[in-house]
Amino acid sequence: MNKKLVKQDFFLDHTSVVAQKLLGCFLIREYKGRIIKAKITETEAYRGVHDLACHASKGITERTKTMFGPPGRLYIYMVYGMHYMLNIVTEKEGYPAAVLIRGMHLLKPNNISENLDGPGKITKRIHLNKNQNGLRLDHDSKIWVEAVKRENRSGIIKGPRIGVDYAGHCKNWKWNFKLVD
DNA sequence: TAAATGATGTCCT
DNA sequence: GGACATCATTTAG
Repeated sequence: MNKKLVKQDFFLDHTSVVAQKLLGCFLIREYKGRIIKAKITETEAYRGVHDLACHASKGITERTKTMFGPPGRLYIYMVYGMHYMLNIVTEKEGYPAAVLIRGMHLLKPNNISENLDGPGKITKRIHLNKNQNGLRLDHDSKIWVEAVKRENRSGIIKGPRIGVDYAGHCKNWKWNFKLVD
């Protein structure tokens, strides 16, 4: 077993901090006996009922209840009738927040990385759908995160989140984080 | 019930 | 830059 498997407390920090800590970490997916490994390169934070871009701002519903649950679990839902979004629930149970994984670099056997630049591409490529909603990040779930230590937060570009123009003043929050190449 | 609406991707110009 | 495919979820009635 891999010693770098992140534990639940990794996700207890402020969601914007967790989103930055995840940059450079590896997301591992086991599917049909094969291991798919990818480096996380872009994330976004969605936090609390006062964040109008966060689904939880509409309160707890059948869809959003996963975000109110314990941290370190998957929050997967569909948008635009065709794309699944991969999020990881953060902060203490009862506080709704999650990090959206927007970009990854897939590590391939030939050492050429496959760029997954968009949340819809990620879930499609690593075979995730709403059946995995609520799963714990763990070897047993066949999806987990391996931590990579970062000395500081240099090399991170911050910007407004994508596709949330409807979110009023919240749309300007710099909660999109990209790893600099 | 029914209408409105997206944490997007792809193709077009 | 813009059109649009396509449907689960939410909200209104």
